Amino acid sequence: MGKHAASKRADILDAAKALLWERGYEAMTPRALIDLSGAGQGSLYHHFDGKLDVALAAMEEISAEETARVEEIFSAHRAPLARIEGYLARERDALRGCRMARLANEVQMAEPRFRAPVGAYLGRVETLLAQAAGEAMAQGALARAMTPQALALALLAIVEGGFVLARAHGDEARLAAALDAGRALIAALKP
Amino acid sequence: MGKHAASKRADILDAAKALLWERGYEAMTPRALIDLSGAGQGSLYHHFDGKLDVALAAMEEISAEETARVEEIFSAHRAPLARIEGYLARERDALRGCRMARLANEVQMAEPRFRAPVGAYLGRVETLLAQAAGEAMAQGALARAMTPQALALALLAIVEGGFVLARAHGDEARLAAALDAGRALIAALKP
DNA sequence: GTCTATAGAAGGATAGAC
DNA sequence: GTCTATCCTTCTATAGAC
Repeated sequence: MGKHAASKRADILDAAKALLWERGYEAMTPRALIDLSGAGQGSLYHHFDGKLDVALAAMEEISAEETARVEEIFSAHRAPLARIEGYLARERDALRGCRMARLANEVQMAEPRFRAPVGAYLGRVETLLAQAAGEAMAQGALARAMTPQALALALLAIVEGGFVLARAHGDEARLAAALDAGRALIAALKP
Repeated sequence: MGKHAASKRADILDAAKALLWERGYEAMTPRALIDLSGAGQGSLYHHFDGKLDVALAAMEEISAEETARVEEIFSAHRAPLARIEGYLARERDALRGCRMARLANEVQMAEPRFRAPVGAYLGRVETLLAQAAGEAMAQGALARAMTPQALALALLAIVEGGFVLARAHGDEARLAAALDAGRALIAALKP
């Protein structure tokens, strides 16, 4: 059961994950995949149908990894507000962008299999945020001036929008400022 | 003075503006530019240095157009809260994305000339939002639970993040929900 | 200024040996 | 499974006629 020892397939997948993050789908070429992975053309097309197939497999893995990471962040804290703050405080590479949402503007988003891993990850974060917000309100730690869903969506959009602003200005401080604005929003809702 | 009658240069520029919006920079090919504009290869390279040069010129125009549009929205209302609400309520094509911020994740963002028009547009929106927020607070229409700058950044990030979420889910209602969350944020700050 | 023709390089995938 | 060699298409740009 499970995976065997490291193969070229895994190497190619790792290369795809790195290239998708740093260049995006369009700029990820089969040539770059074999150069970065050290595999030959043959291995690529033995394990995958083509470039799109490699990308889809890589995105499934990225989505699973990132989802596991946020699950971990949210489970590491008992108090709901601490969970939200833990999410805001997590490490991020502002100038590279969100590993998943970075792909949101690719032409290939029209393809459901391409979109699914991205939507699944973002949907899960939104749900975790909404649950924490709801608990915080139930405990009286947060005012009900906004619904838990609206607060969750606002915070997630602030984070993802913050990535966009940081890249647009070439300044990672823009993401930090957006996260601070998110914290200010939470502070404003404290009774 | 100014521009002469319509030339192939303008046609190519229009094609570039459309292609950048719908496909992004990497997927915008010279071939597509000439097909869409009806110009020949020669015209393209007579008026521009190459693909990057066309894109830069198109982005300058897009940035100017979009900036003019938000200036108009913010000048159309006297009351500061109405200006902010006017910005939130403006027409948007959720599934195509923000005309400017859509390009934030392109590899070419490393090039300052590519980044400048995007940063200029987003910076201007942020400033207009912060001014309106500051005035609203000065008039007592909005509580000072957040600074005007933090509120402006939060709202802009919510809009741009909302575009990302809409595309990621293939559902324009996600942007509408994000905008509603922005409105809820403002409502929560009303005294 | 505009066009068609051309060309080198890269993208994307296949064939077939080991 | 892995590799190298090969192939066709598209990309990006240039040349040169009108």
